[in-house]
Amino acid sequence: MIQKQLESFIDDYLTSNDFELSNWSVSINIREGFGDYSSNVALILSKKIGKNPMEIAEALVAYHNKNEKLFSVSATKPGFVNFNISTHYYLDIMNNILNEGTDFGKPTKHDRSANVEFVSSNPTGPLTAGHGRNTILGDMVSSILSWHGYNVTREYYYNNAGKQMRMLAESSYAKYAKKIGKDVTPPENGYVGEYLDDIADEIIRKFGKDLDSNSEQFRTFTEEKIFDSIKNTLKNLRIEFDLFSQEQTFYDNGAVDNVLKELEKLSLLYKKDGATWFKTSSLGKKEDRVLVKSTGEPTYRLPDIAYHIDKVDRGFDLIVDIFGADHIDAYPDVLLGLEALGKKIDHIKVIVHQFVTLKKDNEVVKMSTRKGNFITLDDLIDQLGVDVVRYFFIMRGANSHLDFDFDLAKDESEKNPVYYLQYAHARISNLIVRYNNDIKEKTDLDLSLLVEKDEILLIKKLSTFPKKMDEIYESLEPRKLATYLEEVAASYHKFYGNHKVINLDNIPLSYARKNLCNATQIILKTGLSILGITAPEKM
RNA sequence: GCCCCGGUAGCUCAGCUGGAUAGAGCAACGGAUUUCUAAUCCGUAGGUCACAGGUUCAAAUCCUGUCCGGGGUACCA
Repeated sequence: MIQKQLESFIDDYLTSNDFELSNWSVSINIREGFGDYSSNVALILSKKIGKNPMEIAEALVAYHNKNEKLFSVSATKPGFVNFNISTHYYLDIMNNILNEGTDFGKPTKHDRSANVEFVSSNPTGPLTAGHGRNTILGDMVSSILSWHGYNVTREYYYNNAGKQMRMLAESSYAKYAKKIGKDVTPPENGYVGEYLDDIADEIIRKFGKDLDSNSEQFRTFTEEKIFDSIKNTLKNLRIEFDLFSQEQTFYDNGAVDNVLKELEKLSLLYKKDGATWFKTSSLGKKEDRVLVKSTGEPTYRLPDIAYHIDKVDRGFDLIVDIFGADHIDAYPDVLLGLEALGKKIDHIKVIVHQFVTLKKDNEVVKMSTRKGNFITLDDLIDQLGVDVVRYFFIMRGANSHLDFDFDLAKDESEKNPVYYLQYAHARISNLIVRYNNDIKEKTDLDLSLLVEKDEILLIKKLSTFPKKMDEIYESLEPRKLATYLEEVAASYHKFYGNHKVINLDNIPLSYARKNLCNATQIILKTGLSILGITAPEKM
């Protein structure tokens, strides 16, 4: 990569003068006028050696070997060192894009494994708009890792054995009872959503009207139905999980008890008020936390520790947890637990996202599965389409709150930037068809014919794709990919608007431009596929 | 109580591992279509980057404090 070469140029200069300096950088310039790349090295060195930064910058210019044609060096005002990169370099990269296609920029390493846990919603109701963020984010993070050569396990962890599920069964029975004319008071704080009415109808159809209140069906059938609906929603969103794991497993195989035993051995547990406390205060936290309630029931931290031990033991190179803000307090305790038990945790990345706020009729609605007060993800897909929904949830950074105004959603969807990207792709598809129709004549590809400003800017934008993907891998922020693709599309639309590709009077130029379109299409297609969004041929 | 996030253009937000004139979309206004898809392009207008200190050659970006807004959490998960 060019940036590395610029860095080593500066490095050479520094070592040849016996200067030791580390915190300087070379960065790409977005604005015009200061070259393609710049470095602050002179500004930083000036302090250390007490020399005017401008002089140092000039010294670097002098140090540059004029036979080096790849880049030129110049110095400007306060003491920036600016680099101009030869267009040949960019044209070479464009050639690579054309040759490598959708593999362009992809790391060749394939020997790493990753586990991404997301959604992890208990089967108490359908997936709602509120779940959308976690769901989409997790899927895109998984794709980003896949692209970077990881063998990714998408994992959905849930609990179908706890109090909430008992509550669900009771609620399901209450609906059933009501339908068959029995007078049963629904459980306090039970589930009241309409989806349970449909399930009650099905239970009546399938099992008749004589079921007893503690009949198994109210738990198993209800859960099955809800899980079917969740899986169907995931399918609608083009998401496929590799593994569904259950909390219950870790009770059954003794892992939970084992955690307690081991922590006990380390003297990290104590009893108080009938509960078992985890001495997190001795591990650097302000307060201790309860692992087993006085009722004998564990808090969710405990099985979570057992579950994470299992994940660590499965030997992944990278473990990613996608959590909502409600876990912000708890996951550090889980990690502390792991660490205390001698497990490696530095390969666990936790992505915490803020919640989605739903607005309806200009009022904020607190979504609650229990109260049946929600808009489902399926509703959103019906209204907006999968592409828009997927894009929508990553348009904001994960740790910004996301306001969702349902009344405006449809309206906004028409202005959704996803169409801007897709339109660029469709435009290119159409153009290539036209080109093949209009121009039959063969000619050699001469990319150096591309000299217009719009062409060069587009090529430069395309060339940064691998670097951008590295950044996205480091941060695991799909939004950055979306932003980049919007820039590519904008750059393309501009080029398209100002220059005609098909020109029968200049076949070589037409051919070069058509190849620029091809290269752009490759980048758009690659990016969109990572985001799980379609790249349409026509719009 | 403890914790998290945010405050940047009229609106929604980028930029935040410090860099040279603070960006985009929407909305507003004015243009471009005999021409490869106008879901596009070009232009105009719009800003004390909440406030106050501090660190630095350099702060929207880092630190401290204040104010405002949103959210989470407690032996429910």
